[in-house]
Amino acid sequence: MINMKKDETKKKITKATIKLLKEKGYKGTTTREIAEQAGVNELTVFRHFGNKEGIIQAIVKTTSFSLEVFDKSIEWELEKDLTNFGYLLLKDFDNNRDMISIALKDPLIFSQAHEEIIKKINDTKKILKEYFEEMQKKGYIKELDCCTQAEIFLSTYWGYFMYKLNFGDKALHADYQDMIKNSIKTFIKGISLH
Amino acid sequence: MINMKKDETKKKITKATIKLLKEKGYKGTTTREIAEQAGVNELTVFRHFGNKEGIIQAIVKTTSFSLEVFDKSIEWELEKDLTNFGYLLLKDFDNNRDMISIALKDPLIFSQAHEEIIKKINDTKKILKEYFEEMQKKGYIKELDCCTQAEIFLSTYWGYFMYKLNFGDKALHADYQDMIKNSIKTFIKGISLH
DNA sequence: CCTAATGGAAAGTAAATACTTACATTCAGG
DNA sequence: CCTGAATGTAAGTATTTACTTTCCATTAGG
Repeated sequence: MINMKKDETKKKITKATIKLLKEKGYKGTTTREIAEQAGVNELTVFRHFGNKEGIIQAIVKTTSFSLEVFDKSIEWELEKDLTNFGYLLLKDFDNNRDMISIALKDPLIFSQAHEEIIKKINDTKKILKEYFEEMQKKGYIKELDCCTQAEIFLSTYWGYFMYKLNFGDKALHADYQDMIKNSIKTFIKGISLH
Repeated sequence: MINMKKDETKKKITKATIKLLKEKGYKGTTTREIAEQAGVNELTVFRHFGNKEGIIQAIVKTTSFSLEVFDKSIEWELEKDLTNFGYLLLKDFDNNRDMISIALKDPLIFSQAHEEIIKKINDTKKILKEYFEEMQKKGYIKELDCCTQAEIFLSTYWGYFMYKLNFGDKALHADYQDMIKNSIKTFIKGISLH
């Protein structure tokens, strides 16, 4: 039961930092603001993390880019699989929304996270591409450029996510269920055999 | 023929500023760096723009969010129209890529540009939605939620653009022609009657 | 060649900001 | 009630950075 208060304080500080980083970026966020937002003394921030850089190190460390397991739930039914994939994708984006927002704002400072995002995109693309190729072999979908098609699928979901991330509800109004349902329906009909 | 040198210098400075803003954001970009990047003395920057804020005012002023005329080129042929629309959209995004990148990095500082982008998105969405509704009336496409469908279309292109903007060629490999061609083909088949 | 417009060099100012030091206070657990 | 861990207060330091001032150099056009 020791150090409980310490951990709470640390969390308050990292949480406040994340909020401010998303709004103003690294350079635009001062340690004083962080302390105010967290409701602690500025000195407390330095006591816990050493320096400003230390806060972001802590944030990066606790952020893991989970690669959701799509592979294992494949049923080789286009609608089921793609719907599942869409849900997992959006959920995954959303789980990492803070880090994505921060890393895209300050790619030089959060270069590691930035690289991880790119890697993640390519991994996901590969999975989807191979799924399309397999479905093509099985004769379930028509002849098409699987790689480009995977990129188009990803773009749609990334675009939806980025709209929401940057503009809240001011740009798009469809909720994510409608978005998934409709996009999958159109997409499936688009790549089906007849 | 007067003031020619002055204008050249101003352009060098705004150009350098744009480059740095895209990389580091407003707070992360110092006037000294701007001067270095522009190849002029730091003082020259202040002579021309008064203060740092003045540079971004100048940048914002010269940036116009053109709303490309899609309306007038409609031919009520799905493939032709959507391909045209896709090209115009990506061209438009690309024309404004600097301002988009900057405004998304510093939405608080470039709030006006940020608002304009949102407005632009909604305008574009409306045009596309009404096009779908009209095509539906004409019986060229099937019954569907035109608004959501417009958002999906926009999301795809926005996503592609944002991938390229943030990750260059490290994420997606399809060039924009392939992307447009394939996405339109799939999309059209998806929303067509049979 | 003269002049006015433009840009540069160097030094400096004032404010903001990351970070420190010394000391006082709170507060939970034994 | 005592103790020690955790936090707060207050004052200060060093550096960065936007911006200024003064003086000097270049250059293009008449």
